[in-house]
Amino acid sequence: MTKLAKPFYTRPDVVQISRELIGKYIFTRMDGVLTGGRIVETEAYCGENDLACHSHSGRRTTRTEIMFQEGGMAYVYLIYGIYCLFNIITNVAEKADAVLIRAIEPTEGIPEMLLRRNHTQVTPKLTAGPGLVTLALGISKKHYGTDLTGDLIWLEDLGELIPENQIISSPRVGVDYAGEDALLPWRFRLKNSRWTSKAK
DNA sequence: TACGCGATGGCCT
DNA sequence: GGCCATCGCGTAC
Repeated sequence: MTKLAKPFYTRPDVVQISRELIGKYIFTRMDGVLTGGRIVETEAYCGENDLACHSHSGRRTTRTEIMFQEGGMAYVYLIYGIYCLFNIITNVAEKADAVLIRAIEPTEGIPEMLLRRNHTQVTPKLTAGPGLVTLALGISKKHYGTDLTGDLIWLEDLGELIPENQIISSPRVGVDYAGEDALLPWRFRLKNSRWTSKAK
């Protein structure tokens, strides 16, 4: 089986995990319908010493509570009153690290994803952006806390090896409020992929 | 192509 | 009450 298991998520280096997730696949099976694709863009958020992270310096609230649990679960939250963003909790309990999935290359269940996005053509607009990924995959706030080793939302390693020099790292999107931490190069993208988001 | 901006709700001060 | 880990539409060239 190629499904990523618990030990993948419970490692301590969220930046490394974020980089490794490029080239992995994410799948959902909502009401029996399989959809998914190859991950081409991620961002790492570290609970310790990262002002851009919702759970930084022990900020433990109703919203962030799940981040303090053991890695391998979903952190989904609402942004701008409209969009849900999907994050993967990593690390051991009490550490509160997470990886945001920002873009995927659609491979599975494309007709269903087109329906969910109200699109007729398959273009990067389908899944290039964190709010668009959740729409296409059918992920919403009710998936907060979902176990990613289960059969609703999961990740797979299909054996593709992405060379280190094919991964671009740069500052994260939309975190200017985080001061110096906004400069951390914790956004990872697959080089030459047309499926990544355009935002700087 | 490149912007400006409104939508919309929950979180946190 | 201000601020978001965003997106898509409109206007202007």
